[in-house]
Amino acid sequence: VTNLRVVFDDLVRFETVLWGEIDARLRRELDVQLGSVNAMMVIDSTPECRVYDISQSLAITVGGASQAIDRLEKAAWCVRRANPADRRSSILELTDAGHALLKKAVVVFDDELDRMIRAPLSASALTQLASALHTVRHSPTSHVQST
Amino acid sequence: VTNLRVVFDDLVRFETVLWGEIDARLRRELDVQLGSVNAMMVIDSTPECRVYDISQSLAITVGGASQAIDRLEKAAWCVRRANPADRRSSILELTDAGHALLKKAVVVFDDELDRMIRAPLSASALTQLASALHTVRHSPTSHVQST
DNA sequence: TAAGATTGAAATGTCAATCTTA
DNA sequence: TAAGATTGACATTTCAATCTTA
Repeated sequence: VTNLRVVFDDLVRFETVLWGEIDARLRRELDVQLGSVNAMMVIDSTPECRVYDISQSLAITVGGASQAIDRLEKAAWCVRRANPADRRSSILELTDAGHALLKKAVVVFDDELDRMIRAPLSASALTQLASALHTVRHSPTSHVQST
Repeated sequence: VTNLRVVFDDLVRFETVLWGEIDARLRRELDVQLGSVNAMMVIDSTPECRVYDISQSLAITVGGASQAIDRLEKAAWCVRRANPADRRSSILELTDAGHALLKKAVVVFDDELDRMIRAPLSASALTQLASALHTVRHSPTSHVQST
């Protein structure tokens, strides 16, 4: 019988270590943090990306997402452009410097994922891990909305 | 071929949601946060538990662990006792109130794990998830010590 | 010298209140 | 009224400096 407390422990601690190692290498080599890279990846892959979209993709609050975008703008990696379709929000766009940084960052990111996730697992174990994580993440029990 | 970025995303976001839901229920029903419960579980299951042991088990820094224990002591759920074997450190012990709270908290904790992890998965998928998480967490690549 | 621990400053997230526009 | 976003106050963590004891 599977001990769920052990699963929780391995899940949380591995996430902490994984995040920490990728973050440390990004800071050391490119002077950028993983949170910023994550946000830039969302902006880069989301058409007409708003602050709200960042918060949903990263599972953080809208307030936290707004502050994260503040940091990106201060570093000149992204800009808020007026949204012609809805004047309450802005459309987020990466600057040239942001695109250039992201291009280098994803190389480090992918390399670390390969080292920390792919390398230790067999091909089938990786497939099963991916499948199970996708299932629990998108399970209805994870999406209870409080109106 | 498995997309590691999707695996990373599902891993990190599910961990965030899972932590958030358990934490919210613990605060609502027992007025305690998940970080405190986690620390108390370590104290309860570690003989002669020191602050250093907390930091290792929870994958946080020693400074962070020290402050977490400060909060437990302030709430009167744990005490630092003199360590006869080494006067640099203390031995952490749960108080009666701490034991009583922990007993209630693990019921909520286990119930949430069942709902969020066990319920959405088949028995074999859960076994495979547990196995893969254990492998990546204890892989040598996750344990590179910087001297 | 090194190990265990503590402390204060800085970073990052949540929460609640508020503002603007739909 | 509700939705998108911003802001300030607060909480928790990391990092570095420091203290005490091995």
